Amino acid sequence: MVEPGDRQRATTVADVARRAGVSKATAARALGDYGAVSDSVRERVQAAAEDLDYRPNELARSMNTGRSKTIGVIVGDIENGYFGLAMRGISDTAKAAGYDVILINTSENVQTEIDAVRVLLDKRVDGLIVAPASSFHIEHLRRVDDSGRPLVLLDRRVPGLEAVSVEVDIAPSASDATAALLDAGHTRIAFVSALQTEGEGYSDRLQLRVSSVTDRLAGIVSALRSRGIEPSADLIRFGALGPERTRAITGELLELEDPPTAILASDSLIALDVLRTLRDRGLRVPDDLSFVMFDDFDWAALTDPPLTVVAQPIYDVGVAAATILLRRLAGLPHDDVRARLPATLVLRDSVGPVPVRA
Amino acid sequence: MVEPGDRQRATTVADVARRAGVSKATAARALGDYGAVSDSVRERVQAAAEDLDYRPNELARSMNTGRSKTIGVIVGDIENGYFGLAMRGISDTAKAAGYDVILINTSENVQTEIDAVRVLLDKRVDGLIVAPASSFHIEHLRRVDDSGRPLVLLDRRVPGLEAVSVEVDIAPSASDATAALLDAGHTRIAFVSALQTEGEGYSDRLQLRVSSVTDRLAGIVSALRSRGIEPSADLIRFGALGPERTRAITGELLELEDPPTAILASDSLIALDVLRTLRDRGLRVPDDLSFVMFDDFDWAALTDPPLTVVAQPIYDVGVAAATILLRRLAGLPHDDVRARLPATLVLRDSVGPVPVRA
DNA sequence: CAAGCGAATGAGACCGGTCTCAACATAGCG
DNA sequence: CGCTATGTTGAGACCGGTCTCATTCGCTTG
Repeated sequence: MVEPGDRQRATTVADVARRAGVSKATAARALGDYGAVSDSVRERVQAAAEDLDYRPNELARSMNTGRSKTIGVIVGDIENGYFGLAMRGISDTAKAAGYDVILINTSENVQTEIDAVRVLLDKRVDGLIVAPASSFHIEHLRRVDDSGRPLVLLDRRVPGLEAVSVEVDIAPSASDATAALLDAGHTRIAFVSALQTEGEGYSDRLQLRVSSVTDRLAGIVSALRSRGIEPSADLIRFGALGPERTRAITGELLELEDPPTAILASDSLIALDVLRTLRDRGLRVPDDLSFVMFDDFDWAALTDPPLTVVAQPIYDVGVAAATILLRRLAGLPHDDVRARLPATLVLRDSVGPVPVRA
Repeated sequence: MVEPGDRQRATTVADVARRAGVSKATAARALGDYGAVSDSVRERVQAAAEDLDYRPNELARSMNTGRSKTIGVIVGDIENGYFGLAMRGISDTAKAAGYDVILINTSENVQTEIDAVRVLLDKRVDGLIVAPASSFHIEHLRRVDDSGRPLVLLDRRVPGLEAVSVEVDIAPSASDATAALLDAGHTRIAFVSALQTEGEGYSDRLQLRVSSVTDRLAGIVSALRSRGIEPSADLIRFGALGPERTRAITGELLELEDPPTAILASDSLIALDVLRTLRDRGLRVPDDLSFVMFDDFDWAALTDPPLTVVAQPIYDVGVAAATILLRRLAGLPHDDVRARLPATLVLRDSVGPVPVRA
């Protein structure tokens, strides 16, 4: 049906109407399946549409329905399997409801995130799912609300913003992981995170930009304190932003006068670089150092040694976020303001007893 | 500037024009920065826009420019780190050029892919990047051409379709990997792929749906034949579509009368399940069985043992695909019809000598 | 000083759909 | 048979931008 000539201008309702010998309005009704159309006309129009290979222009449709059947997703890094999986959850859920997804990657950069929100709003997405890079810069998220479009926060909440958030309830598992280390006799327990902070040290007053990291830390600190151990500022490290920084930080930890005997890595990307650094220095896990990673992936069971991890149901987080957003778009009541999915500690072989000092 | 009341209707050029006391046309000129506008008017309009917090409706803009500044990407599985990285390459490149990306996941399902193409075309994306699930069903890809919008194939080419493809030149590395196994003395070399085929066996006449797998196989077969070894149909296996199937296939291979002494896994997802199956059966790599994986990821160097892999520059493939698409969108000449990036064999420790039969 | 030219501006068509409203036909009812 | 209720259709406004065209104005130039 497609002749070589007609690749230029797409056929429109008007074309179909003309061919079917009816008015534009009637053709639109027959095609859009709304209003009342007689059967004979409907068939005629549909045949004409078929002949002309008519496809509606969704842009035009969106423009006066006001809905684009598209949701925007803004994450820090799709390359990270964590967000990859979440994205899959969102995408599967959205597709099932007839929605498409526009994805924007911010590299955890606030300015990029601000631009991303603006662009998606301008593109008239129906709703937004955002893993906010910072709890402090939230004016742009307020804008989303002002625009009347629903916003769901992914993996992280933002205090002071009345938006629904879907998170992993990570603090209890972070406590469990820390407790496991404490049980094995460790007291010098380090935590390495990618988060950028004003300083790099730790204090009780520390305000973190990302709630999911705050929660990890809260869980760790509470477990430590329940055993009478004060968190040590030199063991809680931020700014592991890439391989180089992570390796440098790991090196610094190892060269402390009183180095840690166990390390908790805040995500899998960091874990990989920490482990590489340990291996390069000839340190073995868990003989020389115990290790726990946040996030579980298939490969975590196949490393040497298999890694003890805090497993997060991140696919389900994506599904939940999309589901809530879609419910709001459908005008249904959204029960929660803060959905939290449970994490679990998966014990494998990377935690061992404290090595005797040489 | 945002009053609680105005969340309903967004401000338009007409609003700005009224406030600035000029015509809609003039306001549009001042805002859109085209045509001729006097400085005084421009300032007045811009001030008005600022006051009203004006944001252009990209939908409306797209509708009569005909361009949406959006490209569509269709892949089999974003959850797979392979496509995750490619996506990142595409996304980074697109963003740098002011384009956004709509992502659709097909689960390697042809019908879903057909729908995806239709939806994206209807949404009036400016161009498409597709990793086609099948070389046989390509009418929907032809449609893209007919629509006048550029199409770039990612990772896979489609014979008979005159579209640009960006691929990894994988055959030579597949040969190298096979040669490495042959050098170690292996002759019973298995290949496990996720690809669905009519039968599950192998024959020379076999037509595969995905060129990147065809190429892997071609490289393997040519290396075998150069040593006078005929590929054995029972060692070349398809249909490893999920953990269960992969484990079943691996089990079947191991239970052959004359089982393989080496396995090549067509991608990292399969590799993980093969390795798990081996471990569950108490088989060690490389002592009991040698192993090579296509795709390299950070974790591949940290497994037990570190894996010998065929590393593919998949991020760069994404960048190249997006670059070519953007060039075509800009009306620039597109030199290649088929860009091919080199893969490399990375030797680690998962290949060893053939074990002596017990 | 009149003609000529370019810059600035406004009116309104247009993109491709949706949707309101009025016109008309037919059927049901008193 | 007249009147209204219901169903079907067409004309045209509208969404929010872009863009063409005609008009007006100021300035140069012969």
